[in-house]
Amino acid sequence: MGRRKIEMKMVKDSSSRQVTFSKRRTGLFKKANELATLCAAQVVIVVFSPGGKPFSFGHPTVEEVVERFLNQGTPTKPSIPNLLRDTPQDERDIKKLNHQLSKLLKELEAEKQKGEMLEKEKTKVKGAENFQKPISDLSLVELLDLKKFMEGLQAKLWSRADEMEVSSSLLLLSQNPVSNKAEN
Amino acid sequence: MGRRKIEMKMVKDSSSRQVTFSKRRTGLFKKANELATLCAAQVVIVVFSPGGKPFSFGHPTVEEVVERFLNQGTPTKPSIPNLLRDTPQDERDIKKLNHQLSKLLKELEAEKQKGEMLEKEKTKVKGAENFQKPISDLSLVELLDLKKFMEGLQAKLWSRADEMEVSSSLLLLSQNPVSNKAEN
DNA sequence: AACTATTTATAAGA
DNA sequence: TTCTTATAAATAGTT
Repeated sequence: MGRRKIEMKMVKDSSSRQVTFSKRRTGLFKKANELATLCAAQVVIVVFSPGGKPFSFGHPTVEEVVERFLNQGTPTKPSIPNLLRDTPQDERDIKKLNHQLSKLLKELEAEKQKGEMLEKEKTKVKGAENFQKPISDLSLVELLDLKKFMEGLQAKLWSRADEMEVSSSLLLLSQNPVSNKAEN
Repeated sequence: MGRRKIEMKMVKDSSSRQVTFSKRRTGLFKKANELATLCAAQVVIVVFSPGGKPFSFGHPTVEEVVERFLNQGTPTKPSIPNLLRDTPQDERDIKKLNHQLSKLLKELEAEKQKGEMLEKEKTKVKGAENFQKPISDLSLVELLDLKKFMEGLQAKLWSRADEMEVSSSLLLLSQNPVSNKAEN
């Protein structure tokens, strides 16, 4: 949209690409702001620059729109993989996790009251006995079995969680500090 | 950008506002796609229409960009899937693995559609016992116990892995290759 | 949905 | 990076 029409392919020159990114990111956020203003809509944008830096835009705020998204989408359920992954290293993380857990508890409670049905797991679990003895006693073969078992378990955990996939991710997102608040 | 310049205030007429929203949302997503394509950037947008309907855009996918954003500030401790496959040291490996898991999940989802439905039970068991029954039956409390248990197990596996012969590690690795694609 | 008259965004260049 | 400007693109009002 300038002196010339350009091909819609990745800009090869790294320097030009960075310039293009800056200009277009500005334009994108401006458009987002206009959309929000004109239409009384809520908008969230997260962008990673080619250099890996994160930028975000939110109207009214990133957090608020994310919250709405969480409460609206498909009835949310606890996300186990997130709990497993989000291992707290310090106080801040622990607070984060606690906050997360109380929310999940509420959701679970609401769910139980409805008597909602859950999908029944078909596959049987094998190799649980290996968990009973010290890991150091296991042979390599046993470890491989254990590995397989845990992969199955992982799949189960994820399958239970994926019903809220995006929502749970965004819950975490909302609790993470936003590094670059855009305003236009 | 049309016949006339308009004020940057909320469009009063509800009908016109809906039209404007549709047009501009399309434009915004197009711009986002161009930004992603031209600059090899990752982008996520979530928008709520004035009517309250959610719309989203993601490149490459909503999930992937959100994952990356999540992993930003949290030095990730080895997760279970990572532990069982190899020992990724940086975020890119972790993201890659998560992506792979997501794909596997979808395959599982398809197969499980034949699964029966059952009522969620209120049970209270701890530790390894929980591995014997379907994950779907576990309460949040149980899942948290399970989480704790698995974290302990993870630590065990981790320390054990350090002692393993190189050949053993490579065996595990060879069975679950992790592609390490360059990224920006 | 389509159609344009205009406004806006932006690719190059400085 | 910021500004300038020629041009491509988006879109407000209309059909």
